[in-house]
Amino acid sequence: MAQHVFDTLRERGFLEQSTDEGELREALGRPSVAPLTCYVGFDPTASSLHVGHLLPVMGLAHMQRAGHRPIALLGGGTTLIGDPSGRTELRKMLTREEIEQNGLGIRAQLARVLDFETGALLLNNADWLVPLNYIEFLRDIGIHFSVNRMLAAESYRQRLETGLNFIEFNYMLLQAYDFLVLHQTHGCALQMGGNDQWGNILAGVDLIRRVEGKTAHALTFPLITTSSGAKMGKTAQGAVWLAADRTSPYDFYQYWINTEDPDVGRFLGLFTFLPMGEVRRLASLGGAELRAAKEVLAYEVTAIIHGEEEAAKARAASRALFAGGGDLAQVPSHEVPLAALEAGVEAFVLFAEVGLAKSRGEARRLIQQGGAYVNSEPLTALDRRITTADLRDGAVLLRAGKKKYCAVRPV
RNA sequence: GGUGGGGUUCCCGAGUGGCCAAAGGGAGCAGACUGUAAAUCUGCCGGCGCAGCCUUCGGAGGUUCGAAUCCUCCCCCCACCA
Repeated sequence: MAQHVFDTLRERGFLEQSTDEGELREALGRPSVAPLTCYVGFDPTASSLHVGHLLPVMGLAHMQRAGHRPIALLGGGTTLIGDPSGRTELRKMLTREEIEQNGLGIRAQLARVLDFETGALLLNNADWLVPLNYIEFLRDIGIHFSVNRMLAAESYRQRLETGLNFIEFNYMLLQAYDFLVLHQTHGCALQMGGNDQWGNILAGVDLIRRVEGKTAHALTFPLITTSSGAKMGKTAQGAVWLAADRTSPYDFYQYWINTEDPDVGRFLGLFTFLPMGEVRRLASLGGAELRAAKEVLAYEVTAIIHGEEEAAKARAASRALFAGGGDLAQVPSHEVPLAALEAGVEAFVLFAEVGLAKSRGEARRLIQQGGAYVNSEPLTALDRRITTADLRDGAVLLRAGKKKYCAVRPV
């Protein structure tokens, strides 16, 4: 007898809050006879999802694996308005074309985890939000919302301190309306999302009860931060993308292998499909042993997103650079004209050129502080010329600091 | 529409005529210590073939030997009032 998906989610760490557990369990209890349709919303603001989106994607995947029907809803309509939350900058307004373009990219990524052939759906709320008539919307939907109650919501209470504009205030209605539409057209009875969405999701549950007299459910995931408090999927270089042309499989792999110790077990549960027995075994490894668990984590997540082959390549490169042995051919590389190398290129120029330093000035500093290496030898002189004499197996291996490598290959 | 307060280097935030490439904090980078982890300590942290030069303080002009700092106009944000 398969485990109840609710227990799976709880055991793996997906559960933050949900509406009545008994009712929700029952609704999810008979997937073979009565599969439940559930949805998660994604904003198509870029043509790729990033690591921060991974948790809800995995949540949908577990639902599908348990026999339910997941819907990924692109917030194309809401993106069309632009969202002023975050107050530092208006979310960029996108055109329909851009949004459609982004949707294609996102669909391809979701397809690695969700099976669109066997029931998963990708929808776009622009399809029903754009044709909306304001008067009708107010009459049919707006009437069900109490401003008093909305203002009581935690999310708005905070925003009232700093300022809340009308568009933002309306997101709750639009999101509730999405849920209602999905309920009516696809029988969707569960919305999931990050815990910051709790209020908006409940508004939808409420609306469905008022309009349809039916019970719908809400389930939220924890908002993940690393144990030192950093947002998941954010690095100084920006987001860690799922698209290979934005974040290479190697960098993606490295992101995961650099997971902080206390996060390894949690992340294995959330971001891989490994059985929990195995997850617990890996997480219990102590001290330096834990690196083996991090390698498994990095490999598994990379394999889910980029496929086994790319994951194996990334692992080979990573081992070659950090553990010795392994396959140097997979190391990130940069091509340089053979003629330049024959003439010799000053080290600080080369480091800047291949991207190991943002500017020549930064490359200078790097070298002066003793953080630059050529073929694992520390560089001592700024203007040391890198030439064909430095080639080893057809490449010069540059390193900045402890972790950033680049193989320079002449062409 | 009115009144008041603001826009400073990646972020927060000092700076009201020369001592300002601009305090302090955060983030980031490097070194030491390590385990491709965390914590800690030290250094760095606009650009440039860098003891010098160049470009920054919302935008455009102006005053001055000299402006992030003063004046004019414009753009944007916030608060209160309407």
